[in-house]
Amino acid sequence: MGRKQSYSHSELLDITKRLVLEHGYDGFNLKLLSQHLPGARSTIYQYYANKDEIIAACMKRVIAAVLEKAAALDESDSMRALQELLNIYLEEFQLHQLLSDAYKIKTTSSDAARKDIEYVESAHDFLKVQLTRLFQKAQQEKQIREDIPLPVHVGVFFNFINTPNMMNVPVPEWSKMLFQVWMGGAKK
Amino acid sequence: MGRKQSYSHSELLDITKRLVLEHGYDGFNLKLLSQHLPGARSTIYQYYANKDEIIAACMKRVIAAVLEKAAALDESDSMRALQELLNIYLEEFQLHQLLSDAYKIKTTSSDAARKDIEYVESAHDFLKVQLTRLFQKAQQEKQIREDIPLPVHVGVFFNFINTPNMMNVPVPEWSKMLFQVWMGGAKK
Amino acid sequence: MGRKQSYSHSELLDITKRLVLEHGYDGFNLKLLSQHLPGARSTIYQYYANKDEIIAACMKRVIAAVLEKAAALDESDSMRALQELLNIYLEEFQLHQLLSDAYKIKTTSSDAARKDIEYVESAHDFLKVQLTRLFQKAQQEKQIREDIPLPVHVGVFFNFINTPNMMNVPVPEWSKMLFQVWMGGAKK
Amino acid sequence: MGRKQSYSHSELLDITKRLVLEHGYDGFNLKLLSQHLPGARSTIYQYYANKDEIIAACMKRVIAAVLEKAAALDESDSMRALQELLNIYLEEFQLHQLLSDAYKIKTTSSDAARKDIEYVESAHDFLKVQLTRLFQKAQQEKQIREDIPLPVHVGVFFNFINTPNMMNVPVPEWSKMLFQVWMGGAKK
DNA sequence: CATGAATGAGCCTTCATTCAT
DNA sequence: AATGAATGAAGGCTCATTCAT
Repeated sequence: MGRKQSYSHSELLDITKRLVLEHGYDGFNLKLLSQHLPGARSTIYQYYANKDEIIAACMKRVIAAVLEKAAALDESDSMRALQELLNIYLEEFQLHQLLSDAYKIKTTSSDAARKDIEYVESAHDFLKVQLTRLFQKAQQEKQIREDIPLPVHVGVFFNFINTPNMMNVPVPEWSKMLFQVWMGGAKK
Repeated sequence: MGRKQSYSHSELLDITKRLVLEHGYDGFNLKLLSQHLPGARSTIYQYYANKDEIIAACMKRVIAAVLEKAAALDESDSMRALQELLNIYLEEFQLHQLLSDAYKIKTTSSDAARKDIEYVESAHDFLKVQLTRLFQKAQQEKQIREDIPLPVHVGVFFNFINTPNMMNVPVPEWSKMLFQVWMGGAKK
Repeated sequence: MGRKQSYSHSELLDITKRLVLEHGYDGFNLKLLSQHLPGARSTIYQYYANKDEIIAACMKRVIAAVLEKAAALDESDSMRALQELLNIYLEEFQLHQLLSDAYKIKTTSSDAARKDIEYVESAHDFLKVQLTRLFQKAQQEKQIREDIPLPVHVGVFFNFINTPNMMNVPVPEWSKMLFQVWMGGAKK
Repeated sequence: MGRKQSYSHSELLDITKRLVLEHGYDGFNLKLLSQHLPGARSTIYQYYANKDEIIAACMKRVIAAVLEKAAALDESDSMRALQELLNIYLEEFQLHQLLSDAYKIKTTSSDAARKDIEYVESAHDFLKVQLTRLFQKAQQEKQIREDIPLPVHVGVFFNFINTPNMMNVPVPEWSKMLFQVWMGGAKK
């Protein structure tokens, strides 16, 4: 008795992502989540053991999607690869914001959360390493300035993702536009 | 008359700023704050009527400092002014992050908070208008690319502030470096 | 489904009534209430959203019971009706005292409380109007003194309810006794 | 240094009386009181050791004034004396309401409060005894009905004080009117 | 398994009272 | 004395989590 309405893990994480982005880690709570899902609040515990596991799973899923695409990248042409990477990142442009609270997740007492966060961190590392590798290659090929230290190149590029798309340009064009600005600078 | 205060408003706001940046609006709480100040939690209510007033006052103070410097700027040479503006912003590089939760502040029932937030908003507006003005001028003087829409120029510039200074370059040099990258781009 | 409730809304309101009468609006608090109920203080919030809603619901329930009886009254014989009305009031003799704090209830931010208090007020009005109607009729039928203004008649009658029943006479007899004194006066 | 503004005990008790009547024992607090007095909240402790002592002193003063007048009464003509007594009570018609919270006063830990409340109780007793004496005399002189038990006579009379003076008749007339109703009843 | 109820820990805020100037 | 600051003990309310049906 009792099986009435249900939803998939994926749906749960979709809502979670939206709500965490809207309210932040501390502002997100299970009452809020349950209001955006069918069924009772306590039912959520059938899916995840606690709040931290939900958020950890959410973070993992988001970065895993990015990672998958990034890992499949053809890196032979470094500049082209960077362009495509920017595109990949922009499709998940809230990545940074979402993951910025990863450190708040209480991983003691929850194995699942701990594993997910470890995955997030290693994925993060992978992305940084990949980016550094591409930049190094590009610098060796004299494609990008050498008077700028590599970490600065990486930081600037990574940060470009967050540029507010105030005119709501569609992602592919937005990606191209940002890449151009990033490459060519603002100067005439 | 009366006892002398254990700490100043300014000290309280300093700690608040640090903690709000660390924990966000929802993660910040008065127990936490009191743990970073001498004395009891309830003492804080001698300084501010409630949590929202504290955070509002904190936000106001931070943006007021930026506004003061920005308003004193000599705008005759637009590119030089932009360079200096970047410098001003970088000195308070967490500005964006700090103010991003301003909308969460409950201004009903707290006049002081409402006024502070109104100030924050008007200061924000001033900065946006100033930046737009400088970019417009620079574009008219053919100093910056015209194939990039003005709002994108503004957004990119504003976003540069958040570039992580991973090598901990001192602010003046960091400012110059970013300005160069912003102007000249990454390309060789 | 779910656990069964430890106590009913009705039980909660019974206790509330007693405690509000004993301690008044300000003296009544949820810790006190929970001490007279099984379970934890926070459980009460499963039943009502806040203190004001509890007291408002309590007031409503009490006056609703009085109103129901009063509305069912046969008013054709005005003096008889008044006698019965006194009886009805005496069965809920603490009505006045209980409702005297209605104005303290914070109705902003609590819709349920607002509605309940509105009901209480309209019920109050009904009772006043009914009483005035009966007195007017009685005066026209020359049953009661005309040298006394109507509002004074009403006030005196209404106030009779509060006469302390120090000898603990059972309500029906007490009601008759008071009615006689009210009608005939103290004089021999 | 420091002596700036002051006020008399009497002024303090005047305000206290008004505020206790307005807000009740639990709703009355020292912040409220200090807002209606010159000077700081803590200054009040120069006058009274704690909240309970203030309210106790207030209650004592009010009933003492009534007691003084009542004790000076010429009781030779019982009916006339009762008329005058009603007048005395009506001049302090909130007496009941004010004293109804006397039991809430925490007399442990405050000798002054304990003594004041003891005085209040003995004054209360004196008034009841006096009233009973007058009624007994009146009954013996066949001035008032003998079919009504003495305590009921007393209770009804005492309760007449609370009749709401909705038309704001001046006290002397109001007193006469009530006395008439009390004596003659409502009946034509 | 789904659910509504129960719960304790935690945060916000108020207030009587004390302290130090 | 008078005062402003400090404080701990409530009391209001929320929320993650557990329990019993």
